[in-house]
Amino acid sequence: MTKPDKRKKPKTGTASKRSRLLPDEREKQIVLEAIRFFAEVGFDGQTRELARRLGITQPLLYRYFPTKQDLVDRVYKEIYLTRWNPEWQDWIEDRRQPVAARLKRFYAEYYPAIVNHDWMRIFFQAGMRNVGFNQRYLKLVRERILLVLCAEVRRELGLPSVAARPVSPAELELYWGLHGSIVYDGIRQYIYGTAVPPDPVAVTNAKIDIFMAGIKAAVTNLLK
Amino acid sequence: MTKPDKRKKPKTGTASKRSRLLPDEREKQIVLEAIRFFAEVGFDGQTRELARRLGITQPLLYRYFPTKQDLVDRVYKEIYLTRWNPEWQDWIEDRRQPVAARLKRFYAEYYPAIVNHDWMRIFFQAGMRNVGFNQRYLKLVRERILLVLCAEVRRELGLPSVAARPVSPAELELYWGLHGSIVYDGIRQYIYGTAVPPDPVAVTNAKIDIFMAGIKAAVTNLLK
DNA sequence: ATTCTTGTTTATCAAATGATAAATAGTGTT
DNA sequence: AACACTATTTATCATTTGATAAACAAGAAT
Repeated sequence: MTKPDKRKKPKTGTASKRSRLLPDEREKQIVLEAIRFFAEVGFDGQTRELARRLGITQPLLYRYFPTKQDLVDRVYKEIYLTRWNPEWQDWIEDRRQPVAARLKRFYAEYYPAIVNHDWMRIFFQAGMRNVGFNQRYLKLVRERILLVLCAEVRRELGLPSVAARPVSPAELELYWGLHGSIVYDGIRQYIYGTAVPPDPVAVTNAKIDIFMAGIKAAVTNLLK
Repeated sequence: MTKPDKRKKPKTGTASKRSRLLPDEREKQIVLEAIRFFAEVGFDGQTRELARRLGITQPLLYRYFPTKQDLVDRVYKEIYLTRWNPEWQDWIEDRRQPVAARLKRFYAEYYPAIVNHDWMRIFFQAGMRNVGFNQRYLKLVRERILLVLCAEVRRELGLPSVAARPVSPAELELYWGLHGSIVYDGIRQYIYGTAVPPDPVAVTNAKIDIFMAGIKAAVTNLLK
């Protein structure tokens, strides 16, 4: 194959300067690039390619993360911790405004938090593996948002309270339907690679209005 | 590591019998197992592991598929060709029954066609790569189902025809919302690994009813 | 029974890839 | 200016993994 001397390259070219960052800075830099990198190519992406994008050598990664898996775990953690606002639950429960308005407020902030390249793709990369990352996150959505929403909708529409008539799996499923109708945008964009919707906020609000128009009859039917 | 002689294993054990199938049979067998295998572990799954599951040796795969990529492409093709019923478009256009009933009929058949382990996971594995597989499939959904549906809904509700007032991206987006609210079930089940809904047909029908309850106002608003 | 065809296995390669040890060099301290 | 510390690179390993060539053997043809 005629590769006489691969070693001993004079390195008189560009990347000759060592940068020598503080460990905390370097680590953060690695994590941020790793998120982008793994989001793009998947967790099977090579450490050498990641290092190249960082402008460092591959063994340096192992100074900061003992194994590749440690780096992957760190990426999960970073994504998970950064993008959930605990106040969201309060917004859903804020009875000073109608449920539709609360939902619009919530999704106006939730949508950009998760409908973006890195979050969507890391989340689905996780799903293709067997880690419990997705389950943990969806548990948040279910318990902090959707179940709370069930109760608020029942109340606003004058239906039996969830204390009197517990939320059935089928009823909850309708709320997952609302959620899915909205986040499916992100899946189409960043997983399937289709064109983006023109005005996400307006479209999302319209979906919320459609949902609210039909939810009373649907829940009433389930409570019969 | 003390692995003195890895070769020359007597093979007096179980898998000693050569099966020798007809080429067509073997190829079909490989493709079917490859679908399950790649759906489960992703397209980075190893050919050796796939061969092991098939009970054949790894080089035999290369007798039937010159490269791994050829096998992967075949898996795409198989999944793509098998699971689309051309009659579906006719169902949506079948004016002998109301649109809601047509939708329920369609999704009763569409749902099980795609909400299953193999289809969902292959489809998302494809999405994590850069192949045009997903775009091609979504194009089918958009043109053969959703755009047709737009026109039928307009007609049934006495709104301006799509000829008079073309479907805007925002309007189409609402129909993607319906679609997403239904198939999101499959994503939660097979990508995120959460529990299955109790009665998919009933839940899907309820989602359709909710959608139909709100779509008129939403479209009217967009046409203003 | 012998021969022939070809489906299948055995043995093996080359490149890719996660990981490690030792050498190098940037930065602050004395 | 000499030294110490350590962030970074160089060199290298071991395993994994897609792929190939040659040997083997099941079943049909003679």
